[in-house]
Amino acid sequence: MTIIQHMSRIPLFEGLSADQHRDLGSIAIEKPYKRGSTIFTEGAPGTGFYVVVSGRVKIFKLSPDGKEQILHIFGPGEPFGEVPVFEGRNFPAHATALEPSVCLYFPRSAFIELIKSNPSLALAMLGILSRRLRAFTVLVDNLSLKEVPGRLAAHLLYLSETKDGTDSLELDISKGQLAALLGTIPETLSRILGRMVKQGLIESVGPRVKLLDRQGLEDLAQGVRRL
Amino acid sequence: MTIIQHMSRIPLFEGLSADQHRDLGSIAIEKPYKRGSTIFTEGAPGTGFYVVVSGRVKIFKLSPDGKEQILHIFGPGEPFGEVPVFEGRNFPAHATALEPSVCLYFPRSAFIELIKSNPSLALAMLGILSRRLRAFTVLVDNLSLKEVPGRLAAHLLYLSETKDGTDSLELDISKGQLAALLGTIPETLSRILGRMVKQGLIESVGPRVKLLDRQGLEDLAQGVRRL
DNA sequence: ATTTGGACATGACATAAGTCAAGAGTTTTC
DNA sequence: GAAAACTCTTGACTTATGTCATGTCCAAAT
Repeated sequence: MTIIQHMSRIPLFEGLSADQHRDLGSIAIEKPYKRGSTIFTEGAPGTGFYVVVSGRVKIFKLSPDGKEQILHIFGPGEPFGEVPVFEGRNFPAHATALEPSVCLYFPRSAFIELIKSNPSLALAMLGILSRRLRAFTVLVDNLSLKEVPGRLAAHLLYLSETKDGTDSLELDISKGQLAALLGTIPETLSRILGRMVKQGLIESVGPRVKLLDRQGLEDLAQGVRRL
Repeated sequence: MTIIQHMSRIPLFEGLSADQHRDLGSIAIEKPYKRGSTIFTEGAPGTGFYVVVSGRVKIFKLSPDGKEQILHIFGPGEPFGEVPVFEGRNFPAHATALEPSVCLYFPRSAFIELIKSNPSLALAMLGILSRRLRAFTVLVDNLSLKEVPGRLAAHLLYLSETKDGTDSLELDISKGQLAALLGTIPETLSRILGRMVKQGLIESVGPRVKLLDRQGLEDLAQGVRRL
């Protein structure tokens, strides 16, 4: 696929004309990443932003002793690393590829120009940042006001939703990474999965999970019930 | 002060002309709030956003059993409640006045129109949302990767920065609210303040705090040291 | 085929921080 | 000015979750 063909598949650019897609394509730079390779590092100056073309990318914070908190996982079509574009500072977190991935890189200045002459692009970007702010409120709520079983239950229900409501789902990241996403460590996640199984809330075989008691999971997610 | 005079004091509207300030002033609605009164509630449909004129406003999440996590505290000139404006859904959190406050309310549609014809306004808003995203990455980092003493140390150092580096500072919110901001409870905050005093890191009398060992506090904030 | 390494699970243990309860000190209210 | 209502502090106790160590299973590498 050519770079220009990618453009039309990026929701952020939906409101733009074919000409503008061409313009964007001409400023975009295609970058491949191996699994686990660094895309950018917290604190590095951000001179542009990225869009995932294929693969998946995680955005995360790191503690001095190496514990990781994943903030987002982005897939095809999703932009990331925009904060410094509009704020003119450094990246607030790290980004690495979860799988072999390809991204498009858009340098800051050309993109800002395009926004100035395209209200719909500006509004689309405002929509994206707003959705991301909402996602953060959920993350903070989970970390601060829920215990790990509640976070896990909420995540499982969320996964089920994205697969329009099936009870059989597959964890799409390793359990270690899931722990980092939920703000805990693999040992704790493992134990809690075990307890959920013992209580008949789920079945769990490797990465496959089957939801057996939706109501129970919802009660957990809302903090009404405890494991 | 007239509403139009307020406009020129709002950083978000800096790039606009006097005419545009007048236009904005004509769509803005002035709303007074008593201390502790609700401005909006999580889940309520958002049909516009607010700007603080005077006083202070907290944005927070609530757990089922009433524990509170403060996400932001906003003062004069700062906008809040914009997420639903650009995303078209409900407020993702609660907002109440920390003190007697006055806010301006801007209905969604008129504001969107203004953005469409004003790239500088769009960019200013993108800058604000980006800064807020950065603030959230810090909050998540604190909640997930730091212990309470580290969060408190970081907050004290931050307060000192905003008062350009003095060692003598005054907590500008009640200790109960500070606990909610740091993601803990008043009892824990109280104990940790006590330990910091005993270790000679700070002096603490009522709401007055004096930083005695900046390096020690920084080490705590970075997780290098423990209390 | 053997080895190496990673992912995951599980047990024993440590600890940060929450819960519950009581009391001191302030501020508000009538 | 007494009473009521808060706010904050402190102590005793509980608990969720992190730490450390060990073992298994499976996949990749040699």
